[in-house]
Amino acid sequence: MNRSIALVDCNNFYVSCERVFNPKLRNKPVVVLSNNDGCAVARSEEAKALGIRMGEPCFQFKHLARKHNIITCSSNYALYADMSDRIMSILFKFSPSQEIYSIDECFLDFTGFRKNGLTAYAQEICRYIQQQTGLPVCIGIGASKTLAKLANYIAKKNLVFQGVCNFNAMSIREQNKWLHRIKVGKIWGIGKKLSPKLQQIGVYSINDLKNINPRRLDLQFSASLKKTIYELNNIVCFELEGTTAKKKQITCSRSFGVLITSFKSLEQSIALYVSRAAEKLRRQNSYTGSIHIYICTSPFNKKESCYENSINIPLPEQTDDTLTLIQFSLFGLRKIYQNGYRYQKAGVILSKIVSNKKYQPDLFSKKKGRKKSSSLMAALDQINTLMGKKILIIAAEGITQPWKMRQNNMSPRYTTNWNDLIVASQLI
DNA sequence: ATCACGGTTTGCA
DNA sequence: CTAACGTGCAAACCGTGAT
Repeated sequence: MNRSIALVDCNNFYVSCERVFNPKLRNKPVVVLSNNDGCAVARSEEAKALGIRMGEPCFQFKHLARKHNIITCSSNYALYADMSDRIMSILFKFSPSQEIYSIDECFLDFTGFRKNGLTAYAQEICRYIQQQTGLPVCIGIGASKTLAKLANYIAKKNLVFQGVCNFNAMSIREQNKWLHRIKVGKIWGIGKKLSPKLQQIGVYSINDLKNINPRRLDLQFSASLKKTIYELNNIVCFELEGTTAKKKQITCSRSFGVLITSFKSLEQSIALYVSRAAEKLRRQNSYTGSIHIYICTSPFNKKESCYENSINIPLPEQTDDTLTLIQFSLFGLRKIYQNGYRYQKAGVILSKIVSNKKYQPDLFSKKKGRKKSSSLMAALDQINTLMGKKILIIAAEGITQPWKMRQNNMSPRYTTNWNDLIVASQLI
């Protein structure tokens, strides 16, 4: 029997979140920008119609924005994350088998649910989410994650579906009609590099790919592409992941709000990013064995000389201690810093990550027994969780941070911050 | 000739 | 007025030294 896997995906998620709390944004072209107010990462239907492309740099469409009164918002991740939590916990009530795939998407396993009424059930879910959170969602259903993703795409693009496209309730003929009509690049996992390669071997539509024999596939194609082909043929290769796998690599990087020249500012930013990365590390109960830091000038600026450098610092002992990690990374920064450049971005990558339960101390380590995560870090994390993110910071991060990213038009954190809520009420 | 390993690049969301 | 273009992760790739 075919599985019934659903993908629930919010429409224009970030824009929709902004609209829930600011009705003035409704029925108008709205764009939400990436960090540092750099590129368009979410667009309302009106903004899409005006030709704003996904990922388009803000300065490139500013004339269009002025001409059509497009409203641009800085991204407000505190708000989006909270709205996401609400949606996900509601959806969990509809199926115990849930995989939260991204901030606005989740898979639900409906296998064995209401054989004939599943489409209506899904439509009910859409209405319920809309009513409970104010957010519009679409649902795609298919026999695999790949097909569910695709069905969701079809539901979004074709209003006749009223938010739900269910491949399992379609005739084979009708399903193939859709697969034939859609280009191969729209499939989950097939992007702008792989699709021209597939076209070279005569695969244009999704239907073309579905009918390839994966066993005869050229060596130049990866194993995961074969899985995708099976998935198009109703054979599950990507199961729902019950628990999120621990990260093998943890990154924190940001572009600066202004180009910076001082070593001090670079130090502060690196210290901040190490802090964030180490928080993520502790949250998944891991230690890191290696820390990589990098700094670079703008890759887009052709007028001035550019510089980028990075350094990998293997740690003598695996750790999750922010202070230790900052010490090592600032030592590394001194090695790669070059005076006289205007830096645009810095970042930190933790790798060689191990579970803190598998921690193996150095043979010659002075510390005795198994090293536990320090109580200092535990206190730091608890206080910041309980009382607000920036209650305790490491002094090396700096207090004023003149280099911090641009967020010139950010909405209040309506659902997660009392002070912002007061500000919001005064605006009305 | 083959393997394991690390560092780097590529690709995707 | 100016200048202004994201982030995170894993897979794939590739050179190296060891066997």
